[in-house]
Amino acid sequence: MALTEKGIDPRVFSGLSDKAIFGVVRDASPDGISRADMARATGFSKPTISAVVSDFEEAGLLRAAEASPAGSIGRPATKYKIVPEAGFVVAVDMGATKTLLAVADLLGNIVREEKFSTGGNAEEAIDRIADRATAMVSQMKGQAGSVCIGVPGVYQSDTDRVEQAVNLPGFEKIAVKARLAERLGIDDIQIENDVNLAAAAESEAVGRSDVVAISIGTGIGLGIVIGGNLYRGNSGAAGEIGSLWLVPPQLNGQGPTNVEPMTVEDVASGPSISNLLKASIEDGLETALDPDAEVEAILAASVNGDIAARHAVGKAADAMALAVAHLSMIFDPEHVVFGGGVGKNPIMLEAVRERVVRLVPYPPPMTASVMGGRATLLGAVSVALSSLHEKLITRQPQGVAR
Amino acid sequence: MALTEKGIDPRVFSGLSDKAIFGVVRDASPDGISRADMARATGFSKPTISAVVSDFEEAGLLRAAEASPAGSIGRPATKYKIVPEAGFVVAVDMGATKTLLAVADLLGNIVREEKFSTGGNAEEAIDRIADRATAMVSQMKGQAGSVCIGVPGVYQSDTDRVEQAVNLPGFEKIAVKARLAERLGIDDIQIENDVNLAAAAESEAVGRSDVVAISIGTGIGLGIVIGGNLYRGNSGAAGEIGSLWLVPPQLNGQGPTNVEPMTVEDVASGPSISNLLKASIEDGLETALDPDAEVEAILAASVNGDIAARHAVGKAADAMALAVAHLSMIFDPEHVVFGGGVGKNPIMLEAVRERVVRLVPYPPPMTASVMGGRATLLGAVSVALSSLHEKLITRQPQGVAR
DNA sequence: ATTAGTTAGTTAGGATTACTAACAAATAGA
DNA sequence: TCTATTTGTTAGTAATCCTAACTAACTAAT
Repeated sequence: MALTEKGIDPRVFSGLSDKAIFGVVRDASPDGISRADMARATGFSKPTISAVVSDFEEAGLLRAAEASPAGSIGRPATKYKIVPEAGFVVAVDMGATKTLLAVADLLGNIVREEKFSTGGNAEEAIDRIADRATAMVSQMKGQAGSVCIGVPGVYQSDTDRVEQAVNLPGFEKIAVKARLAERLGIDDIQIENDVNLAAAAESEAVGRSDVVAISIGTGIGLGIVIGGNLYRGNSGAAGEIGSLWLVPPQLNGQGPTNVEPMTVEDVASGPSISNLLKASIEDGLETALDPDAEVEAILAASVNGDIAARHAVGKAADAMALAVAHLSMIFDPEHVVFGGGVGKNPIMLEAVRERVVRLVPYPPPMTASVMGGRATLLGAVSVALSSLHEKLITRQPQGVAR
Repeated sequence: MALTEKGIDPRVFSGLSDKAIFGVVRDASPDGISRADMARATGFSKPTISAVVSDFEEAGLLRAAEASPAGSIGRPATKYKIVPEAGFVVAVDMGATKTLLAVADLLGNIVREEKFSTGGNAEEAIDRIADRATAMVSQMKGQAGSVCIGVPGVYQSDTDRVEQAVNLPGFEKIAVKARLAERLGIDDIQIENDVNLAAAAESEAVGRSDVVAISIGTGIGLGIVIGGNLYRGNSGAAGEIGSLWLVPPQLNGQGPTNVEPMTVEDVASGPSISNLLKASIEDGLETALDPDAEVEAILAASVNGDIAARHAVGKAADAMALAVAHLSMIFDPEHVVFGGGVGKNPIMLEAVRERVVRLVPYPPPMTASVMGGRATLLGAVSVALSSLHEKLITRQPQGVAR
């Protein structure tokens, strides 16, 4: 129950007002917000608000907006806004094949963006990110930086390694954060699973605090937001929805023994759908499709009467629906968002939705991601931003040297 | 972002020190704790501690222990303890057939306990609880009371109704809290699902903050504790593990159509195991058991070579293992506790554990409940206690009338 | 027995935070 | 111009919790 480290002032409160006040300014309309309104929104008194705002103004975090035509009765308010260029963040979505890199200002506006191929192995990929980011960072003049990187694996902070990144060989051998910190000259670096970041972004987008985001693409991933915070599980391995068993391995020697064990990912991922189509064609089902057709084409054909396609998509949707059903029964989320190349496809979504409602008494609302493949990047911006806000708002203990 | 209601002092801080200090006293050894140790544990300065402790002493919440032989060097400390009789709580575990009712003191020691049959319908049952509790409460002289009731259903606070309590007819028609509040003359009443309370108790017992508790008895339930707090899900329906599909209903008309849909509860609950045994015997499997044997006898026989019993238990364990596997892959809990008549049986636990390790790469630690059917009651004590502590510690705004 | 060392707890004074009450400023509308 | 209304400031005060320096009570070594 130790509130503080030895010797540090334990006034937990200190800075709470700053946080609350900055918070309402951040969430206010782009026009800004008057101090009187801040007082009403936070409950702090007007003198307190004025004092804090003037400190923020001195620190360059807030600025008064140009006087706008009054219109309403009473003394016209001076509205304050966040100064966008007072700080910046670097956000990265490191995919298996391509990497997105963005620089955003204090308001979260993306001011620079790049896209490049991720490169063969993890070491090269990290170094390339460091190089590009350094170039961008050197052009910025903000007060401080914060970096968040989405990776296709599980980051273990104790060892500073990314594990289970099957598509990026060598990732488990690099001290990711240390390496980046050194090259970027920035300490505040957060590394997070890509689907988790997507979930964070989706949660903000739908304005709910208990949200799961399912990504269906090359693989299947699940990000969980509980009470507005990312839930990572005990060992960072929560959300392994792709590993759920559709056909569990034989456990006791009973029952038919000639059935292969099968997981959700074996059936519902992008590549699996392609394979299912090939198998259906080999089984003699009718189709107008090439056996090597793109997943998108298969999905489209499935609603246009193509028998083999319908069979393949049906199997995948069955599996996903079962996974979503189990997830709902265990978790009871407010909202389920589907993302990834396959997941956000409306045909897939509708096929899954239609099945889920038959499996769960109270199915959650299910929607497709509206972020067009940028959910992870936007999540990274958001995570880095909160960290930067925190940092900018925190006052250095002044006066006494320690 | 409104911190407070209009007009209320927004000093969120107020009382934070009280909370922290009371907390370390509560968690201290039964001998008590000195003010110097409190200062070290909380980080507050000695004068602050002294002031708060003397307020608590005046309020009758803390008392100095008799001076103990010094032993160590330096001025001997005055140790302070919580005054157990300064307050009390009522905890209830309302089961389908029997109800446990306990009164506990400020330290959580159960000072009175009763057990009686729950009674035919919910209305009678609630009234009986109210009567018994009133009798007990009238004998107590503590400062304030807090009540927590575990119910075999889902409590919806907005409607003040308990839903899905299949074993207690009429429950969905009573305004539970209102009715109890009126009869008991106590406002602070919390109603919570029984398995959730058990999970809270188990989480405290194993000292972990991400814990799931599975109860296997007449039905199957799951309580989830995340970050030390109960997780109820969006509509209070999280943890419906018994409804997970083993054999989902046919979704698209493909595949064999003569298979009945089946859930975990259809196979792994106590009654289901009995049914499985009967079915095995009808199928001609050898057994030394009566077809109406108790579940406990079936479990015992299953490890003594009884073929029909082994078959029945194996099927149940397969189902539970799959449920736990899915749970682990989605949730990644620190610990899984098994309770309930069937769940806490070591034979069942071992059968499940053995299967789970073959289904999940990183299986969570699984243990049997050590609370012997009192997990829900203890969870209720704990929940009511936190509420009472909170209430006792909160200082009334003094001076100005409002 | 005296003294030094150690730990517990108190007293006095001060810093910080944020309040209330009263007032000043700036506007719309009568 | 005057009034109502809203914004923002000034002055004084209350609450919380700190540091520094003290007193208190003990053990252990001389």
